[in-house]
Amino acid sequence: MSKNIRTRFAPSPTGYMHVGGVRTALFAWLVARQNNGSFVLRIEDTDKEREVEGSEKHIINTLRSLNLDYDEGPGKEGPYGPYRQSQRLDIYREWAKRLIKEGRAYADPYSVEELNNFREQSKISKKPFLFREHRPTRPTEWDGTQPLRFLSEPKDYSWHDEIMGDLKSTSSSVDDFIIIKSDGYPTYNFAHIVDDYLMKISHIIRGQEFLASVPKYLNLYEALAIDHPKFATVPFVLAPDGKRKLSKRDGAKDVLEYIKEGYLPETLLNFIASLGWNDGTEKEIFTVDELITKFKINQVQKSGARFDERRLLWMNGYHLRSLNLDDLYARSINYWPQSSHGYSEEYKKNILKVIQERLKYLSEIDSLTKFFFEDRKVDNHLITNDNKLKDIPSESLKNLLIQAKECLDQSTFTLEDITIKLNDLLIQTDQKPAVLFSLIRIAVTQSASSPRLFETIFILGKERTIRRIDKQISVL
RNA sequence: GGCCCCUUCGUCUAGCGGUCAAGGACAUCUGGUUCUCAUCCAGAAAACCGCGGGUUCGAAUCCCGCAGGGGUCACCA
Repeated sequence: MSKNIRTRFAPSPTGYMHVGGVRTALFAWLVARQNNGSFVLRIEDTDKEREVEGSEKHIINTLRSLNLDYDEGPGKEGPYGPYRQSQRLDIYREWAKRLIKEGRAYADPYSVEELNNFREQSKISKKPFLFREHRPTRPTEWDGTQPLRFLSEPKDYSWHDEIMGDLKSTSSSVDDFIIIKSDGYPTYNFAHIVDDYLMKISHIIRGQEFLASVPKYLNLYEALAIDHPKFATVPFVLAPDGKRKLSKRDGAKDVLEYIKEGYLPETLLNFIASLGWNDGTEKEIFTVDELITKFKINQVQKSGARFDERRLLWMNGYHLRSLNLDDLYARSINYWPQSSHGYSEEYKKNILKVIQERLKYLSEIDSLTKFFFEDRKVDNHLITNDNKLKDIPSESLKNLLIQAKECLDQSTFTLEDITIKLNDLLIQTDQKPAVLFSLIRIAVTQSASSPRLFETIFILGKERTIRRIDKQISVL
């Protein structure tokens, strides 16, 4: 049913990936997967100046962490490689020569200064800069040391965009542009067109920043006598503060950081997809499989979406809560406190069971579970800061704890028995749960909040519990 | 400045001529779950659908202006 759907994600290795970049990658991946097609990763490393060491690896790591697997790309050669543009220089040169031969490309004779001069003049006269108004009359033969320019044939265009709908432009949007730089590398404007064609890409799914250039590309496709893939222009993701496009310059976060903090890949994909897309129902939570079957590229919102981290946080908690215990445990491995070393899987799983509902991201495990592994120093502020406890004389508190200790000492320490014993103590001492249980909680966890007290004590075990109550008593 | 894109609660959005005196979710607030935090449940508040015209019996939905926002006009992608 699918007619060889092939999509690609084509980042330049200039750093990490933020939410906006991941979104275009995700959409492209979804289109490929839902059509049983191929998802191609192509590294657009044609700008040596901006290239950042290690970013290709970083980008691949990010995709891998999100389970956005690619079928062809660096490290996964396919029939249309190589998949790094720097390794395809011969190909671009060959295609460029074709254009020269047909009189559709010429050597750019100007220096950078001269060019800037032209631009400044345009600016002064408040007109857009068009290079074609400065075309050399007798271009010299291209010797590879000058930039090579595409000779455009300006005209009006109308085309369809899967997301933006029907678009049109006038001839003023078509201009001569550089296709091969003087360093021998092609520009994006040229390389991506050649590559998408040779790699049989069916859908170009890319960010909005390229929308204004489409007419130029259309002109180039014509000159090359090739069909263009379908276009799908994804609107920007906006920074949380407002109207700006999310960008690295403004400190957009590396998505790999979210992963490290313990945001689940399925959360990130669900959340990022929901930035501009939903299935038309009131459904908010989608599994990855549901995303694949339900996603429709032409349902994507045309306007930019703001990135709201609070919603991401909620969604992660939701996905975390819906994990089964074994799965949660498997994912928790790297997030336990140092002091947990040596403790059994069973013990940790028991802990996970009781903290799962309050977990928002995995790196919270450390602070949420520390007291299960280490006896902490008694902190008197916990009592003085507690509204219900602060006015009770410490002699009384001490007494309560002594009684608590005794009754727990007599317990068989099953969860049931702990529950019974502590509830009895409530009656015996005629205390409010808020008083007695808070007090015991503080003694046992050295923390103002914890999972349900009975379960916490049960997990901790008799010895540790008694020891900690003793310690609290000794300072009262 | 030219060209292009966008415009529904604070935020993400539903909505494709009548069932919308605009629905859901996050965030916020209130109450409940005979212990905290969290979860969960119930509820509240929150958008005169950017503005102005038109078309129509009827418009958030169609058309035209305008305004605001964004993008682009690189030997960057």
